[in-house]
Amino acid sequence: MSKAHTYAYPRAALTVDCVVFGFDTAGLRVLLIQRDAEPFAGTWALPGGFVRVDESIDDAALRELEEETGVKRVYLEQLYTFGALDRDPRERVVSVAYFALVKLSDHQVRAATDARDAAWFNVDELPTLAFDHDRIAELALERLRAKVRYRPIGFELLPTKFTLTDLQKLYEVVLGAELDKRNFRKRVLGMGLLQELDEVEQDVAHRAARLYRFDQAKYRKLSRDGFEFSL
Amino acid sequence: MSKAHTYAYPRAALTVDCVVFGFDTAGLRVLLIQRDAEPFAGTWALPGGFVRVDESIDDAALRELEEETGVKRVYLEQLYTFGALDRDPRERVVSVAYFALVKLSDHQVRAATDARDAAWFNVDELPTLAFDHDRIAELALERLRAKVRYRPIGFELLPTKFTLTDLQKLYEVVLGAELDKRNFRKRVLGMGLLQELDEVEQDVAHRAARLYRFDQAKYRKLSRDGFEFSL
DNA sequence: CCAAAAGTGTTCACGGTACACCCATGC
DNA sequence: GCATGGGTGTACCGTGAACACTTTTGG
Repeated sequence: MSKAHTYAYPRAALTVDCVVFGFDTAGLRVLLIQRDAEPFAGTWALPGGFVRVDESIDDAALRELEEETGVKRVYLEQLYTFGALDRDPRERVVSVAYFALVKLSDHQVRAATDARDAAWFNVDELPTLAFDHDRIAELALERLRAKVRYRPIGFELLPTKFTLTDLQKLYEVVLGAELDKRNFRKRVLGMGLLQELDEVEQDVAHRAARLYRFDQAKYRKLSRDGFEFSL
Repeated sequence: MSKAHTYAYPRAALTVDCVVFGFDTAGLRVLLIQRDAEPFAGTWALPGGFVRVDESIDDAALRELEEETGVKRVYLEQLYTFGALDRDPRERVVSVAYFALVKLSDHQVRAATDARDAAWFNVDELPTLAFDHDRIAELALERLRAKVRYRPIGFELLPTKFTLTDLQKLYEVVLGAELDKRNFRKRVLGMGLLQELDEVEQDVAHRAARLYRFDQAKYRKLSRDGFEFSL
């Protein structure tokens, strides 16, 4: 049991909420958990929870993500802070929203430890969410769509080794548009940020595609010299 | 006097801090206030203060801005939330940072009401700031520089009526680069978002330049149809 | 008439886009 | 040998960049 804590003025509670994106053959997906406590018991919601007074907000997001979904090494970025008065019916709660990108194929995302149900939903088939989580998810998607064009964050959604077709599919799904194969490959290889590996994909019933790896070190080097990623 | 408020777990204090930008012949400037209380008494800092439990974060930012600087109708946008453990030496304080753009020429920005000194500083001659406000100001400047290219927010820094040379100067200062006069005018007029007025500037010792106004309504209309501002 | 800034078009290079066929592999 | 996706080059067009002189006005 914790002892009580007293302040001269009332204080808002502080939480984090995470919009976790994954990508596989079914498309772009978001990880949701089903609430078992009121309010909104039984409703789907974003993973998240209270920020402890002795941890940074970023740490809180990472901790909640691991506790509720088991994902550990992910791309994590602060999204926006939601502080409307009535966003939680119980009391004043301010929530710092994050968006996260995980490699579905590498990590096995396990269900929550605390018996709450966790599941992946296709981004354009999301159920109605608890609190203002619909708006949060919408904003995260907007940000992802915008940022994927000018920062190499799409690679965070793919396995370490991927084919150019994988990469193109990812961009097509995220941007919601078909892309020309030849132009896409020209541009993406022209940047010089992909390492061509001496490996090809396995177990396919047709010609196997070459595997590539994103060259993070080279990207950082080029960035310092003013290079701007763009797709 | 306020009565005490008690919670089962310790809670962080919640504040807002505002990076207020202005523009005039001297260049791009930031509004700072001099602290008179500890910690950092005498040091320059961003205007800001505590978020009340019965107001939204946005409202808190607007209120603090008006209380400390007198500015009322401004462009205000949430920037980032800072929540490192040691950012305030007294106790855990989480701060939601905003950036604001004001029309220096229209509004008269008065000094603070509460006897604290307020002053405009050139962006590249900022003093060392209290807390982590240096980083906040730096992030705000980064955001402004990036956003001015793809959203028409530069106009928030100019008087309602301005010349094309004013606009060009603004972009040159914000982007830190010289621009070609003919190309700039071609692009900016080509977007069709400027209303040419039947007025010219007054009291100049040479040929008077034509005045223009940004057509907000037209911009919103075009935006809905997928138009993207770009300069 | 001089100083100061306003205003105005054209040319060129590069990057983005459109577009179709042959190749390798597994079954 | 056939089905499936892998892999490749060129031509055209439009946008962005470079660039200099005449006009207007006030003092």
